Amino acid sequence: MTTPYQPEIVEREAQKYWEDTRCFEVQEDPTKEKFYCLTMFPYPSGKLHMGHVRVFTISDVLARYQRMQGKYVLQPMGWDAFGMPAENAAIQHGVPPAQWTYKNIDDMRGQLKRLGYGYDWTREITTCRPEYYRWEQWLFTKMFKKGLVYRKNSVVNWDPVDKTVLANEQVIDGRGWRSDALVERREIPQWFMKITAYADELLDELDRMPGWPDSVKTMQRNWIGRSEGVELSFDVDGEDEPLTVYTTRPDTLLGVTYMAVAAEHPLASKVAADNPDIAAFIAECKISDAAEATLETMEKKGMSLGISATHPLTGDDIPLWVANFVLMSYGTGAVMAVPGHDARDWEFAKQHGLPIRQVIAPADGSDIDIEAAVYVDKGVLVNSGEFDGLDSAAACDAIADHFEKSGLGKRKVNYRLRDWGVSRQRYWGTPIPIVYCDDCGAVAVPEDQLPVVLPEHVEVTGSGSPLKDMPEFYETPCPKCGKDARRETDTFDTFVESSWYFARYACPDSDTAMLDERASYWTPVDQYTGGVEHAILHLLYSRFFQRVMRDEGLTDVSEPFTNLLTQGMVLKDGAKMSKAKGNTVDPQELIEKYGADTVRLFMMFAAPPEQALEWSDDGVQGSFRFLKRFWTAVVDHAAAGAVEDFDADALNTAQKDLRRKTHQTIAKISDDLSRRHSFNTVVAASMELLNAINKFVDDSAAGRAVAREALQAVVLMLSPLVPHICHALWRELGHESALIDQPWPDVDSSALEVDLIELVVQVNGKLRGRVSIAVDADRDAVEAQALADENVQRFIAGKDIRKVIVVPGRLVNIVV
RNA sequence: GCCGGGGUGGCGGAACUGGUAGACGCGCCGGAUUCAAAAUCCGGUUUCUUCGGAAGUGCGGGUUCGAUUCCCGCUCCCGGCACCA
Repeated sequence: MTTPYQPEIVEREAQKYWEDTRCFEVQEDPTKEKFYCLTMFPYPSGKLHMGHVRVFTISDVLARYQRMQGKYVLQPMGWDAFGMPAENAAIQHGVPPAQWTYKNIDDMRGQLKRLGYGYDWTREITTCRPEYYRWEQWLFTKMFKKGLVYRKNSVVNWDPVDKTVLANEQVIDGRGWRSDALVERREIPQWFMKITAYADELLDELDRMPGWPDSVKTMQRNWIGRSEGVELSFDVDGEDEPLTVYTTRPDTLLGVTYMAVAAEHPLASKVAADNPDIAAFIAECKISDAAEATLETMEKKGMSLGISATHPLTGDDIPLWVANFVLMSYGTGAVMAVPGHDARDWEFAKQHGLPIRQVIAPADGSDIDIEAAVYVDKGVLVNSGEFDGLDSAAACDAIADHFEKSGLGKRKVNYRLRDWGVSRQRYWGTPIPIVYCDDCGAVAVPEDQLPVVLPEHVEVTGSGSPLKDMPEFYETPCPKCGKDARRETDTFDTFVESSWYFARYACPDSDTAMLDERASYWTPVDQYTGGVEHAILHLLYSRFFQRVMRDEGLTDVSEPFTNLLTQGMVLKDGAKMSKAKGNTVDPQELIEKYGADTVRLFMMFAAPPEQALEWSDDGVQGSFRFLKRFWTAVVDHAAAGAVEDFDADALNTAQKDLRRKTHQTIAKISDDLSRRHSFNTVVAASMELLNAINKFVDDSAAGRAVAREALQAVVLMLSPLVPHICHALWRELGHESALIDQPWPDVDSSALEVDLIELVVQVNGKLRGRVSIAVDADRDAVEAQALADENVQRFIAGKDIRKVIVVPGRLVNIVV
């Protein structure tokens, strides 16, 4: 009777070994090739959810695999500890956010340890600690001095009942989540970081990042949205200031039949002053949340302002409208409308009976009816006076030249990317290190007065930040003149903390600098893993911050993450698992029932890493069953005694077949882990090999030796996925040294050799037979044997053979 | 609305560079073991079929000797859209 698989014992022992030997703690060692393996650090919400287990397991598999490849692996862990849920919990349960957060961190750290991840815990980072955030306050003051941060007005969601700013998430169908009041857009002064100053670099470098998925690079390119166009001015009747618009299609300029400005535009306000209808419309436009998705899907509405602009080429009167789809925060807050050649303008024109003018004709000379359908493609200019007959590209140039000469317009490169608004009207975040003085204005807190510490003992009520009610926090002398002044009470967007933590892991204890020389050893991150939902914001902000740190002289590295793996989400009932939706599955119960290895194995087996994984409780059982079979196979084999070496040339066919399967599997799994990151097929291939071992019954000395080689390969190859059971089974196989220090197994290419291969024979692309043929047979021999096949004969009898296609090593297709 | 991704048996998925569709697992069915159950082990499992085959990878077209794979059009689902993290 062999020892049954008891995960709780096996896992406790393995984890104790790793902890006692401190085998995941690393220091800089220039003689070793480093590998920095990182996963997006979690928000300490209270409990791990399946999404965490998935991403941490993927990262741990990659880290352990690289270690077996001989790399010196750093895998750290920490906490993205500031954020809204802590404030919500405080409102609900009266617990201060700090207390709630620290408790959650302790709980989750315990859960992570129970899952057996190979972290260097000596480097743990907690972003809500002053030792951490003082350095982002420091960097902010450096950016302030360089002019990389500035203050301007921008739009927030205003809850008029709770008198507080709401996150987009807190707005449900246009209403405040607690008050149920209609949310308004309101402008307040906020701090911005000039990410647009790096727009070109952030864009261009994407072309030199082969380690990132194309989909993420494409999303970032589109997000940055570089466009080349022309900025032009239209004179407005009765106004001194002309109205400036930006267009990427100057070739359609002669097709402008109206213009539209945003509700917040000064021209609209001016008209509204003595036109109550317009005033009412503008007020109505403000009742909406600030999310772009809301604004873009809103019903397009507009009103004529009753004033006109003058077309800069024709001198025609162009009526001016105010419209809810024009955004003050984009470009100039005004657009020229070309209903003939822009879909949105076309619809708006139809709706309001505005004229539609065709100025572009298809290049192939075909006719179109501009009243029946919009034409957005490029083509040849018509109805455009002196520009008639030019193609779109030439016309864009000619019109741009015309305006640059006359001084009424100029070529301009525009970005969709906007500067990063970092101010939050919240308590639980990093204080923005600014003091407002009546005489000196906004003054950065000097370095020797950092950090500005966030008070942790507070009462959170839900209406406004408690900092605003704490004179002991905000009352402070001006750092410049010493006069009574007022500290900024807004805090940073929590994306600020996550934009540089990856570098800080290299030197988490440095209290004299944001980064020190240790960062030059460990950064950049070699392998970064995290959810696709971060494809744009977090990853773009981090790329930006890395460059700001570089330009501050803290590092030579420009790109923070060399290779990126974006894992799909774990969905439940077709929706993303999130604390906000409350549809989480608790991994804890599963670990208690089956052990960490079963949970890890199932997460890797259930779907390829990049795809969404719809959670299902079925199937975990199957992973547990496999581990039990695996355990029994190894333990039974070991119990039968030691084995001797085998002579590879003296093996019988069955023994050679098992060896071939073993080495084919090593080759496949090596490729799956290193190149393809295809963990589900790693598991499948391991299962296949174990099935083959179990079917192979051979008690001869050579047979047992071949079986042992196969079992040992499975133990080694599965160890990144299920490290605890493999740690125990490695000992079971009689090894003195620990599995964690073993190298990855090698493929013995001589074991892969075969004499005969099976070829598929098709007739007209349909499978009709199989032939077994010598591996080195020439084309004629292959063709002859394929044609001779009995079943193939039935399908080609009496027909002319038009063509025979031979794909070496794969198939023969006979076309009749 | 815009950007990115996805759709293959009852289910999760495999098929890597255009070449055997359904590996591996779950579930289900049958059998062994058991007083019985759990656990375990063995076999079967895309659909239809006149048992020769035929059809089949979201839908409609196209390219090719050959398409899950490439191209065009559509549809549904998921993610992101700048204050969830």
